[in-house]
Amino acid sequence: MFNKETEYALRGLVYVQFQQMLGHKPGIVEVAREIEAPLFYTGKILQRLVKMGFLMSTKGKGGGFYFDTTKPDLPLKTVVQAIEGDKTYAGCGFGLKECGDENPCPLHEQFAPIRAAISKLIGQNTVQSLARDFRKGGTILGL
Amino acid sequence: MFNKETEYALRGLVYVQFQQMLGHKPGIVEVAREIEAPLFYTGKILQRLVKMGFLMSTKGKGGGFYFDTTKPDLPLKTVVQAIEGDKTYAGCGFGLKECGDENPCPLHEQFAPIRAAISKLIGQNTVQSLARDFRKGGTILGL
DNA sequence: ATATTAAAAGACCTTTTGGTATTTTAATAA
DNA sequence: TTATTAAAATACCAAAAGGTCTTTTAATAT
Repeated sequence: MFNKETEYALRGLVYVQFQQMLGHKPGIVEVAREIEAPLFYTGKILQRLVKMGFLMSTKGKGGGFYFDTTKPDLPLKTVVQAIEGDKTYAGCGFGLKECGDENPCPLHEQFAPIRAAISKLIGQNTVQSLARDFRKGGTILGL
Repeated sequence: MFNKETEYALRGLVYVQFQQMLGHKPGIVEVAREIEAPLFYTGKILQRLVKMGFLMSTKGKGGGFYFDTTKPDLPLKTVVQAIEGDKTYAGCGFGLKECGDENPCPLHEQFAPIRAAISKLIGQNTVQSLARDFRKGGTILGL
């Protein structure tokens, strides 16, 4: 569905949020281990998320990643859009730029509701809501 | 949604089928031009499709690409699967291999119907059915 | 036979994605 | 104030995706 970077980012964000709900501020090593993603790559991705303003961090002893709780909940769609754009839930099945309601490709009508469903799903679910679901148990996030 | 190679392949196959319905056997140059795809890359992809048995071809004068009409209609899913696998309509949104009905990731339940819809859509539509739709007009395929 | 046509084969090349490793900077505790 | 800790920055590296180009092979018309 999504590319690797997006997948690791989503898992990482939900993990950090979950830990934050437990009063913990995880670092790169912990996040990478828990979401089962490559260590250095996870670090790079978390740092990109910080630079994009989705996540906060502090260096040094006791450092790690956390969320600014004064900010509104973060929809998955915002993260996906920032990392890989909207090709997954917006592009034409045939890859035609001109494809649209006026100028439909042979699949346009049938793909429309699917694209809408994906868009809605990642637009409504947030890092925070998923972390809550995860907290209730019953779902996994790696390992 | 799909990667470039898959997109060009689907457009190319539908175009060839459409031309075949008109009694014409197009070559690489024509196909690439009409589906608006890079010439040499289109050639490479069509040749791969031939090697995979989805398409037929003849060399030399009057040569080009065509379908074996004795074969059953070709579902898009078969082509997609052969080129890029099933990651688009089968993988977990978080990229977890262990994710499933017994071991769901936080998005599993919500993504399940979407994956099913994509799978159904490309399983039911065939190169032939789309070419017929295209023939009736109202849809585009490039250009 | 041979010239022409067009696909097949295969050698490259570029960009993007995915990933690794090292050095630098900042925070904190002793 | 100096170790220590951990993120930031940065420099690489490998594989895959996307794309180009040339040579070879096969079909056909003359």
